[in-house]
Amino acid sequence: MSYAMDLFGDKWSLLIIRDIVFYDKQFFKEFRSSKEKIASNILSDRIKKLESAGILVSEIYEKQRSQKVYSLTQKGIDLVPVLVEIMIWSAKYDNELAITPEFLQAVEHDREGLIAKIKAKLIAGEPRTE
Amino acid sequence: MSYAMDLFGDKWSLLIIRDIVFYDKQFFKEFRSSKEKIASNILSDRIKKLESAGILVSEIYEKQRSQKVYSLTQKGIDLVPVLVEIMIWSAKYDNELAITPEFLQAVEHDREGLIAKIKAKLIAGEPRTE
DNA sequence: AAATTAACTTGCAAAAAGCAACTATTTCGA
DNA sequence: TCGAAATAGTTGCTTTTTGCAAGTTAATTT
Repeated sequence: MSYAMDLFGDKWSLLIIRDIVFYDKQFFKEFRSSKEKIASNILSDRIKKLESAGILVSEIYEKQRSQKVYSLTQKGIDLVPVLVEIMIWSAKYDNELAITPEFLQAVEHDREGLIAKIKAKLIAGEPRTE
Repeated sequence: MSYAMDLFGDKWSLLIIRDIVFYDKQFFKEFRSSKEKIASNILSDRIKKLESAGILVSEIYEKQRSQKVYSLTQKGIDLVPVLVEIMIWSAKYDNELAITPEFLQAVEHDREGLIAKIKAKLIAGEPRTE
């Protein structure tokens, strides 16, 4: 488990992954705009570390070549169950968290199905459907 | 989710909780002796933070009043599913991790049952059975 | 009563985080 | 086509956190 902690055992790494998984984010500027206000040098550093850990990949965004599209590898996608459990725990103990009752109900009713559904959306490089 | 990250989003906090959950540890010196070699001031600090977050509680160990027994609150116990998912992920990607095949099989076969079993062992203040 | 053991605390050097400003590309618009 | 804007970083600097070694306090143990 200390392997896992070395790779994403810090405040920011999991938040970046959360942004990809739950908020559909793909771009540097999108990660910057999340409410936790990550500094650009830290974001840059974490992206680098997550990439070299094989959790994240980037590619140039052809429609706008000054940007990069970030997506999760399979190794990253396999973190979804971890995120889901953290969400469930947070839903129970964080009064600030605006988690949808639908999400909670979906988890309770069919955890595996929900995870499969979230994962399906995350196939690396797949363009976002909006 | 940033609530969760603020409380245990660092390398050491989850390792302490892991030690309690999976290695049955209860004492300061036991946490110190884990292979990751946490420094005593950091351990002290993390215990304090986890206690004020309501995840951990301590009580004086009556058999030896210079020691404290640490155990998880319900809030801490509810992190077990998170730990289990991290274990599963680590089992897949960390070649160093000596996870027992029994554990993996138990998770696959009956995840809820395994979690319930682990949780049952963790009732706060319950003395360790050895 | 002296020596041990446990749980911290303190002091200090090194590493990491956070902030603001800067740079290199790419694109967009006059 | 040239200048402005936007994006993904980098740089420099200060503050905070970590990590290590040694010290302290209180409870056993001998």
